[in-house]
Amino acid sequence: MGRPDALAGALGELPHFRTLPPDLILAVAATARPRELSEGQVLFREGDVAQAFFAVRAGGVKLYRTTPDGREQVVHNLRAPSTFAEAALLSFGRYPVHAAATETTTHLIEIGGPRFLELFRADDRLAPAMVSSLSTMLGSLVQRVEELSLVQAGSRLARWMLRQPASGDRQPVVEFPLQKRELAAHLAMTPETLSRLLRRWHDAGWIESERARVVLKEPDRLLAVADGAEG
Amino acid sequence: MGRPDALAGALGELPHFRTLPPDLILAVAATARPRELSEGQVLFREGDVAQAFFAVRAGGVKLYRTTPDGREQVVHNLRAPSTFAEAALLSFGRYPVHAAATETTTHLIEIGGPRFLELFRADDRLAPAMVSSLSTMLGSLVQRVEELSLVQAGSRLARWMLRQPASGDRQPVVEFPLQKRELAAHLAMTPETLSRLLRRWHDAGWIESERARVVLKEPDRLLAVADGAEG
DNA sequence: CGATATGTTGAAGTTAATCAAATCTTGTGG
DNA sequence: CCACAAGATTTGATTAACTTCAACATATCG
Repeated sequence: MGRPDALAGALGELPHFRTLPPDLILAVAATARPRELSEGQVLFREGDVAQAFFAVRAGGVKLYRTTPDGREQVVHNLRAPSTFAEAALLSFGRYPVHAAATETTTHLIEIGGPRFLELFRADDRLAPAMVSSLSTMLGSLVQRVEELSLVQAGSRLARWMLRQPASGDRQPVVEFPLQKRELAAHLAMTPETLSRLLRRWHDAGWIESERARVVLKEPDRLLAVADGAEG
Repeated sequence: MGRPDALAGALGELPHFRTLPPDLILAVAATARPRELSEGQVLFREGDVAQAFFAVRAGGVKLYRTTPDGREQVVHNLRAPSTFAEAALLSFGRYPVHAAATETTTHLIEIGGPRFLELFRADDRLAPAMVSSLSTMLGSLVQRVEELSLVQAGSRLARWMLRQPASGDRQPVVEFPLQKRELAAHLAMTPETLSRLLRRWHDAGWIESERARVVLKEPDRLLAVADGAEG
């Protein structure tokens, strides 16, 4: 059976499962199956009974709610390698948010079902991995709360950019993993505001921006803006 | 020994420990000790090595960061019964935020130390309780992100008020568990804006507000505001 | 009862949302 | 490969919301 082995390999790449013994990873893989999503495709909806949690192998996923007037609030954006919806499966019983793919080719692993829950109860070595997964999600939500607590739009954007993985040290290069539309939603601002901020900083010579690629020419300035200086 | 028994009783009142067998609760209690804090007293600081997590028995605790210019960002406010800092102890190793009491008489239980970690490793029945604790914290942070994603200050306040535990059904009565100063910080607005919002809704006859006690006379209006209507 | 901190109110200035339109991209069919 | 349609991004003008600063009122605590 090549399937489970391939899945086991993929699971082994996840930070929280890396440390698990091979036999356990195989056992988990036996409860898993791959899922392929196209951009915008909905994985689950708020209120659905949670029967699995998910790992992101490639692409991206957003977790969001929709307000009565149809606007969507992005709770979290995820990219590989990461997992989500553990708490829904293990504690809540239902998904508290919607989930949808944000990229054309999004590969997930669905882990769950009765067999997983059985395994979780039976094999004690699994719980620490789930604790670790939950902790990671918790940590990123704490950062997200901090981010959103910043009153000024410029501060939120600057902070977000500085936290992105970047190549280059003195002049980090950041690649937007999201459309600007989605990034704006993530940062609780309008696309117009996002555009104007980038323009302003470009004109000031602080960044060099082309498409989804931004060179931070003066990271120190941005740091100051993130900390509340006017930008 | 009355001490551990008293602590065990207190632990048994926590939602996540309620279901644990008595002998395990006693074992956990043996790793715990009570902590009393006065208002404003700091429990731990960001970056401290995490040697314990905590349960709130009475009073209140805020988790927060401080920005370089000295302002504090409240990540979360907690009241009894709840627990916090599990992830710091079990995963991060350090506290990612500051913690301080927000009420004059704040009673906590400190649970941790080498003996707790040993117990956590040795007794498999403990992990599910920790998963459950983490999930709860995660759920409230998701709500917090949603709350903060709302662009309008009025929406944030309305939503917050509607989520508070309230007595009375048609006309819920909400008691502010925080000073207005702290509440404003929690909602990422200035105290002035908070004051003006309450004034406006009072004048419109939607609420009746005296001190820390607010009667929601027209919850439907507030619900509309929370959903983006102008208020 | 006075001192200090907390909450309220007013006026002015700034920021960012909204509305509207132009420009640039991207994907598709011819 | 090009032209076109649909969607995304940018830009401009306007408006509304919120912060800031300052002064005043009210609570709280010794």
